[in-house]
Amino acid sequence: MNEVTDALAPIEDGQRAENCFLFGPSGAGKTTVARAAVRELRREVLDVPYAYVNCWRDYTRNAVLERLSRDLVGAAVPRSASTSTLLDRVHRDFNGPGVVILDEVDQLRETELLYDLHEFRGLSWIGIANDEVDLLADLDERVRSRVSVGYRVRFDRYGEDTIAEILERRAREGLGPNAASDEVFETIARLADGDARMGITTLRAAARKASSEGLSNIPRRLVEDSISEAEQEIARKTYSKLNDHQRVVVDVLQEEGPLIQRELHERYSERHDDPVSLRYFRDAHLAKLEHYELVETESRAGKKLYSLSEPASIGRVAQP
DNA sequence: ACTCCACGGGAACGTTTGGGCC
DNA sequence: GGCCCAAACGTTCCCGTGGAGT
Repeated sequence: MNEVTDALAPIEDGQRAENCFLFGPSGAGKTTVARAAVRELRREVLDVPYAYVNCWRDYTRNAVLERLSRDLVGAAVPRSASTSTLLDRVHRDFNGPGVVILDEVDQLRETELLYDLHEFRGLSWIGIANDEVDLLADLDERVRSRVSVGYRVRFDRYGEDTIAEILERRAREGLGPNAASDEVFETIARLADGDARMGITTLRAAARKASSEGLSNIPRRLVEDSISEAEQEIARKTYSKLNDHQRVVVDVLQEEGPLIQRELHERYSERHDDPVSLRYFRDAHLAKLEHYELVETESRAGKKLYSLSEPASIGRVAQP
């Protein structure tokens, strides 16, 4: 948090901030930190223009620029505005300094965008990704030397004690001072295995159970059940975000177990009334399912087996 | 050597939509 | 209002590479 704040500090003097790059496993709080740092900055310097872009959803240069045009300079633009139009608009109307959060920046297909950002006077960015990727690798040599990443911040999974602390504070604020014992928080933290979201969801499930039993605090014995309920809840939520193609894939894997890519595509094609080609299937659907950690792959003997990840199958079974 | 498979680059096509232009 | 063009985007088709089994 301090490093990101440092990176943004020049904005308080009206200067362009340093670009920075946050990486680490999911559930480690990268997005939360980025947003909090920007929120803090906006408390110091009122109305610093900023934008949040999820590059998984908006992965083209055009889509990102459209978002910037809307959120950075408040100019609503028609959907199919050309890239050059958008570029011109932001150039004309944006008065730096300002900052944009590029979440899941490794999903960006057109990395020239980073150069576009550099060209906007006073604009800097915070990039977020799972792995430490070389964002600038694709850029032209001359361009690369000008676009710099001043800060690289590595995030690790939360430790058990940190999660226990988070849970304790949440419980105190949300449920009251004696909602559960330290032992309960510690147990949940251990079972959540470094994933804060899992821990919090479990706490919520446990509180729900306790309250439906008429209890005013959470007993230790409810924890195990709450973990699996939390897994289901998360898997269900993820499943509901999928489109019909991806749901068919999950259903197929649920019923027919591990399959190689080509077989998986064949089964899917049989069940979906408007299946896409194998080539597109790979990029648009399989990649997404892997990204959401709904499907796992295992390479063995030159083949690659696709199967449902454990929580996903639990959640799927629980589907109405 | 041959075959099967995963992977990904890239050209091309079809549809949609806004922006002129008459 | 009608017509046409350009741009973006989802999608398909084709192809080369490279790993691994037989």
